[in-house]
Amino acid sequence: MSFNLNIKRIRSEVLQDGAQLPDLPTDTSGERSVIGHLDADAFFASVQQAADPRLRGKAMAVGGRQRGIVASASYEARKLGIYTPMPMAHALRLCPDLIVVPGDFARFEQFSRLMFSFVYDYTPKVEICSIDEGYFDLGGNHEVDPAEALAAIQRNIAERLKITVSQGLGPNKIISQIASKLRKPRGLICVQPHEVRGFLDPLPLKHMHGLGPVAQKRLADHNLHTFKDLAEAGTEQLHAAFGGGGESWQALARGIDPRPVISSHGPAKSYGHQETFGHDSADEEFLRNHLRRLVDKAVERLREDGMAARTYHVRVRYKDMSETERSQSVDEPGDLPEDFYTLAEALMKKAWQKRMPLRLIAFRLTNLYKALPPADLFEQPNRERREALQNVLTEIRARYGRQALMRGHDVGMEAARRP
DNA sequence: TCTGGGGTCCTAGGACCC
DNA sequence: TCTGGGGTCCTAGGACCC
Repeated sequence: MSFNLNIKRIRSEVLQDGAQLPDLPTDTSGERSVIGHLDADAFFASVQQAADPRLRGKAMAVGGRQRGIVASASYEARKLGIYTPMPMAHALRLCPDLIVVPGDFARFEQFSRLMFSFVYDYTPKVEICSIDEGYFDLGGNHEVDPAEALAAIQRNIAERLKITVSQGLGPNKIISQIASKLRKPRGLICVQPHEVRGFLDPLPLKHMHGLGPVAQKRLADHNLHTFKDLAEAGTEQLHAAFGGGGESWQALARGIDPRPVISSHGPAKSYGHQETFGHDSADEEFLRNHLRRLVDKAVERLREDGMAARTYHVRVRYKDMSETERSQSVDEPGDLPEDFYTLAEALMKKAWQKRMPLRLIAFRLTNLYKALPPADLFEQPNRERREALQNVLTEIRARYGRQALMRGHDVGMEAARRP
């Protein structure tokens, strides 16, 4: 069987470790724990190159031309020093011949779905984290060895979609995620359980998903620079660095990660849009019109998903990049643009404290509910109304008897009880 | 002619209720 | 008159991710 050979070959490129392979570990259910992580290479740029052959092999970037940033740069552009999220103006100064194309999100989503379809060939347990990234659990698939599955996924995506991906394979999420990002593009790194500490220990903590620049700085101030430092830190040092807690970060640094792959994507928790203007503006008419457009877009998606929202947020960004956000909740969830126009405009005035021109306005809806009319009058989000209803119910019953007014579930019960 | 647009999660204080 | 603790919601801000 080619299992060991294959893993060894792939691994030898990466870890220069010819040690004998042990069996993969088992979890409590007796299944192997084998998690893959797939991460597309320069996804937006690659999709545009795949869709338009004229862009292939060229230094190109996806993004807005004027006040935008580089959302994705082709590997040819990266060689010239173009990276995400560099201001596009900067990129064009650096490379005047850079081809800039706008994003096409319908196309990106289509490629994304196709890309993950090649993963579903091997397991139904796929956790899609973003348009170009996801985990998958191969523990239940005994038909094919995991490393071969990853190689096949990579091959199929390259052949059929003309884009490339990098992947990592390991006993848990943290390992596979880091492994997939370590050797881009077209990387494929497999980490065996006994290799975990050797793999993680030398890595700087910037590879830890969730520890951004602020956290890294604080950890560095406490002499924590690498996974090994964090893995071996004493309780005192750990608590000092994290301001209490930190144990779960330490576990991750040791390669211990119990998080399962969660297939089903929960419902969206918010819908929002923002827009940077072509030029800074303090023109109220202009700002109001833009705000209404953002409301329209957010509400449109809200309604498409059959949701309604109780809380709305308006954020303004000034020409000096400072920001203020204000939010407010209403009693009744709304799902019409008119529910939010006036409220959003009032909130914008509240947020716009400094009378300084704005470069951006953002609008977001949160606190989401199913837009269906409440099946039960009493399931109102508005507590006062709920109480008022209950009081009326109680009073009517007191006056005319319990059966005078019944709730739906009571009616069923009464009917069942009748001879 | 510096710094996008889409999100999630966490913290923390105050209000309010039990 | 003084003294609680727990829980939840609201709002503001910030870190972080792709």
